[in-house]
Amino acid sequence: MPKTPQAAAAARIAPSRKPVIRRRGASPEKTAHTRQSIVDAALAEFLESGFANTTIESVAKRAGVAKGLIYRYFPAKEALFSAVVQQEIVNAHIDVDDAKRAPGETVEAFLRRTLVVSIRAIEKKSRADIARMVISEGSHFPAITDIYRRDVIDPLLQKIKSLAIAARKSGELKDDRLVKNPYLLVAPVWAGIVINKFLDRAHPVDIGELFEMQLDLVFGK
Amino acid sequence: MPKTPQAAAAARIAPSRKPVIRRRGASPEKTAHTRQSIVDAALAEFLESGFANTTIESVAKRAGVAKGLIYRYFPAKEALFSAVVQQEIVNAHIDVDDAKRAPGETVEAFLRRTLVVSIRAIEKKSRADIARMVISEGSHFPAITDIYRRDVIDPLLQKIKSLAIAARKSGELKDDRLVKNPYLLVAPVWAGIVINKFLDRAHPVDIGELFEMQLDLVFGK
Amino acid sequence: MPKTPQAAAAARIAPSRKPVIRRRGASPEKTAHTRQSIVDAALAEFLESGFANTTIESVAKRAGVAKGLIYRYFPAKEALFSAVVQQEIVNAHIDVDDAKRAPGETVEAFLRRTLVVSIRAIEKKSRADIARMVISEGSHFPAITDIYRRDVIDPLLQKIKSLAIAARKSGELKDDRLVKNPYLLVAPVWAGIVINKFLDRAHPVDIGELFEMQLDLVFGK
Amino acid sequence: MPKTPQAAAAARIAPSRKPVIRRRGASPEKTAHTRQSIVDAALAEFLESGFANTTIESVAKRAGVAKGLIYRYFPAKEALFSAVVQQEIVNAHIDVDDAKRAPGETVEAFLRRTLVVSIRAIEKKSRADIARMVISEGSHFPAITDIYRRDVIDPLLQKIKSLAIAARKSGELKDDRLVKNPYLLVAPVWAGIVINKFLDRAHPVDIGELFEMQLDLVFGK
DNA sequence: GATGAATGAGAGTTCATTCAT
DNA sequence: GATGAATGAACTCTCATTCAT
Repeated sequence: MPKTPQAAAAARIAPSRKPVIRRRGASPEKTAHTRQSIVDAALAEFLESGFANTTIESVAKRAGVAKGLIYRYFPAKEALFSAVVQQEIVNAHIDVDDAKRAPGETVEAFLRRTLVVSIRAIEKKSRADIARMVISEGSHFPAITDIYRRDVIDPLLQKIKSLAIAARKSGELKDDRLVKNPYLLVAPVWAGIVINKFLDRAHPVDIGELFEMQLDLVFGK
Repeated sequence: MPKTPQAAAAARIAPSRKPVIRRRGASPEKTAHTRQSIVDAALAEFLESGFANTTIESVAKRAGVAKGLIYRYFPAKEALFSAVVQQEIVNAHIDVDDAKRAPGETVEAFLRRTLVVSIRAIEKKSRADIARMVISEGSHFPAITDIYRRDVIDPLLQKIKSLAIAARKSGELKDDRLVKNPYLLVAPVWAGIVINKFLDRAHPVDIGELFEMQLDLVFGK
Repeated sequence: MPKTPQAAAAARIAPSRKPVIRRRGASPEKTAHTRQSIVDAALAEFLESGFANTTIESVAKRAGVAKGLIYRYFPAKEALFSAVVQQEIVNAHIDVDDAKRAPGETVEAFLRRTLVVSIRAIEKKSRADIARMVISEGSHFPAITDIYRRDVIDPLLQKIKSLAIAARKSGELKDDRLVKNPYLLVAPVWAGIVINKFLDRAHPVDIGELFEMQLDLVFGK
Repeated sequence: MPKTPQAAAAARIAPSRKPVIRRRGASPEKTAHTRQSIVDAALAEFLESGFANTTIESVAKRAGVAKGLIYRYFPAKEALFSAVVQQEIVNAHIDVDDAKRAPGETVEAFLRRTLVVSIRAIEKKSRADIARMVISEGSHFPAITDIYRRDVIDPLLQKIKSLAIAARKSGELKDDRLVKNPYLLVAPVWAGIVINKFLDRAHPVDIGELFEMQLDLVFGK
């Protein structure tokens, strides 16, 4: 059942409309809320301090719950980390669906209309932070790297490739470089994330601008 | 006394030629050798396991010295890490000295002759590994990020800028994009390092090839 | 009101016959049933894992009730354990009532008719398991050891002593050894339990056979 | 290399007579002493409180060392327990070597001269305490039960069997009961340990006396 | 009565750092 | 300088017990 993240989030908040069978004890809503508090707190802590320097105690304190409670929701610190990151990866998905290209719209125009916007938004949301965490901690958590690749990178490259093929057919592109190596288009995005999040927080590059330049180059402008 | 990185590296290897005054205890040569054993072992361990998962004990064992001895050379684990990474950053320096450009040689030809070679060598040596470590651990060690920027990134960008200006003058470049944003040229290198070291070790990209494509793009090929 | 153990056991099973006054909440029958579920589950868990390695949660799960409910019936884990063991001790009672000896029946014949049968049954029922638990955990629960001694050991020794006196009078026994030390007769039983339950589960001794041999020895066969 | 425990203990205390190579750091003697402190403290704590109720901290405090130090000597609490118990099991060995029987000495006389003495000593030393611990904790530590059986029980039964065969040949025994079931002779010892250590510490039985009675019975006295 | 989420004290274990030798 | 035993703070994780529902 492929729920969208939004649907999942909604389900968490809106209770079913069926006659609610009132069970004893804590309500599912409260449970979900507690769980979300923990996840939110954990995400914040992991982003701030990384996996190793985050303590369960600090997560609990931030979430406003007792230490032990976290273990009712996640069996171990690793599991908490993975769950938190995986949940966020879903949101990191970058959308450039070729099907949405308007009839007659050039590939370049389409990319400027969609991808540039997405990429300019990268740093607004926490997407770049998630990327940073996958990069930082991924070597100790192969699972999340795999998921990131599967859910974020591979689909993006695939779509770029499709668009490159289309652009080649229509004559927008003069050669097969991008078809063969779709990384070429998005390389500046990765580079920008690394620069801004790791290497030069004081003088960040403008990732959107960098990406537009690359678009210019690729399309021979 | 502003030593160049190269001088510092040399000092590490070549013992002083002044007449050695024999003191009690170990000779300076032995001391230097011991220190280097520790640094080498620490580098290997940090690369393998990251800062948090490396123990002083494992470094000591690998270096073949006692745990306590490490504290004679480095006051704390953090200091050891910084020292090790800083020392390696020196080797990560990428050389594209404009002064070495042959008379009449185009900027593009010069870059192909020098930078492409350097970049193709990046993954051979441990330069990419160091970059990876700076990226991974840098947020907890601002000092090493600063050094990396100062010794590796900034000089590289500066030289690219100079070369871009020269290329603009000679007409090799048709616009000021690269002058204004030298990152444009090396972005694929960073992207490649991230991809290969963090995200997709199974399907690495060819960083050299990616960089040459970028050179083609930038010079309008 | 000094209930006999049997009466207490009966009370547990047979609900009161008085007209039940219907109150809000669960009926006394259901309450008794719930309590018994808990006790049964607890017994099983304690036997399997010992006191320290049994969790209230596992007992609740096995009993099919919520964790908190157990605390309505027993104020603490220790109390649950004591209650469970004490209830079972009642069943461990070994019956050799001298009054039941048939007229003209020798003591030895009587013992073979009654005690041997009881003892051969020891391992069938959970009596030996209870003995094992009293032995294992008794040092931390003086109360249950006391109860075990009072309800199981002392009555048994007392009856053996009476029978020994009778046998001495009738000339079946040639000396006062058994009168002075009734343990002599049942020692192999304890030894057998220890061997079979603790030390050599792979090669159990036949406790009944061992006891009959001892009977032979004591009566000079 | 079959060292006796005594030899091992001596070696621990007496330094080699060879020219001592003075190494840096702590001396092996001190290390051995520390280790022994830990073992002694652990034994005492385990005997007092059992495995589950003994904390590493209490052992450390009793031994006068820091908590963490225990982990230099034993990798885990379980390992500490096993090591301590196994070391003690060696001392629990009961010696009745048939070869030491004097020429012309009856089996019964030999047993009275050796085994009775050993058994009377059982409660003086900590042998009975070890037996108690093996019994109490054995179900969670199969390894120590195995060792106890292998090092204490099986050899004892084997020797009793040999002696029973000898006694049968010489006519001291009138039947094969003891040959077939050597437990018969030592059952009262196990029973006595259980009684005294678990069930009735207030009114202990005299194990030696009980055993001598059994000897009388077995040899038809 | 019944639930199970929530609490929090405390356990085992690790490891950077110190220090007597 | 060199050793590695010793320290102790801090961490992850468990579980008896409580309490809002």
